[in-house]
Amino acid sequence: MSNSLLSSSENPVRSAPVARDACGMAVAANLLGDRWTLLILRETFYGVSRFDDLRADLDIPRGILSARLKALVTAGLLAKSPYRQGRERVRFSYQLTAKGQDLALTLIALMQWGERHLREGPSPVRVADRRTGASLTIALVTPQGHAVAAQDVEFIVLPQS
Amino acid sequence: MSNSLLSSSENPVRSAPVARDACGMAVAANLLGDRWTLLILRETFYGVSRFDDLRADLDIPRGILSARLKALVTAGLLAKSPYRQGRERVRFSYQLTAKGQDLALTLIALMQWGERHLREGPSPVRVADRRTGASLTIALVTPQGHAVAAQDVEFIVLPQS
DNA sequence: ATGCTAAGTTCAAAATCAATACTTAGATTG
DNA sequence: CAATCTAAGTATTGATTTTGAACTTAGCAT
Repeated sequence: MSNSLLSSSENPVRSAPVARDACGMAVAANLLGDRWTLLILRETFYGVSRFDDLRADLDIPRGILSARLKALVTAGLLAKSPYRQGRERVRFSYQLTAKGQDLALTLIALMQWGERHLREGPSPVRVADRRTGASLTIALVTPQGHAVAAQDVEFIVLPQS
Repeated sequence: MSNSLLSSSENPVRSAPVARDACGMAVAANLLGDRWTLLILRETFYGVSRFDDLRADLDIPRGILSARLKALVTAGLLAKSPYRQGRERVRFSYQLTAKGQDLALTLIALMQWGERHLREGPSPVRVADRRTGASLTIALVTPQGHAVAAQDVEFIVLPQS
């Protein structure tokens, strides 16, 4: 994959060709880029949804968790809803919205990168095709669903209007 | 895609089924999860490599940039190397290593999510098949390179040894 | 010799985070 | 009915981190 978008680079790239405000990656990094947010989302992907469960599992200060959950609800990644288990009292759960669930591919990409480069030994999680059991990996695919090899991938920065 | 790994969930999941130390996603989130690191990596993907270019482009305090670059070099995502342009003086550039370049899929996944959910209007970047020009998107694929639909994707948490 | 620039380091002030204690509102117990 | 328990927070205070600005260093140019 041509990683430097600006191609040949006989002389160095002095600035990113896409403004930060105009780049989905930068805007997303802005929203998710802090010490806890990705870890909170990981928990919610695993199905952990209650304030105190998140707090205990992550060992995160209550104030910080409270602030991050508020931000994620405001951003529309999580929805806070009352719920009742059996005849216990009403509690609140933070569930991924469709927008939050759509981050799954990103988190799986991150997970697979982490497994490849940051951890040793076999991964404790397998992502598989439910029908065949085949292991699945993240890739770039055509609209027809065919993976394209890294060296055939090209970035094109469109002229900004 | 079954987002709650622990499936059926008539009663709530109280803790993540994979310890943080044992999860590539959590380890990676630990490394990349702060206000600047993802943005710095974005710049390096675009080919911006010099300290002062990064500083100016990101508007990041020098001390922070220095610390983050050190951490990324230590982690093996960036390599610092002297370089000389023309007969100018020797400078330093921070280039992605193979390990860093391998984060491309993750960053593209993040970018495409950001474009879908955080920005309006057309994306300023297209990811395309060099041979056919077709637009490419992130997906989970079988070892044969065939994309699998979200509802056919299954997470399996292996028993920890 | 003087100045200029890239690539940092240093330091004080401001912002953020962490730890602990406190609050609130239902449900449960005595 | 009063006291207690717990989930889900808020408040407060000290520690840490970040920011902004000035300073440093080394190589090259004038």
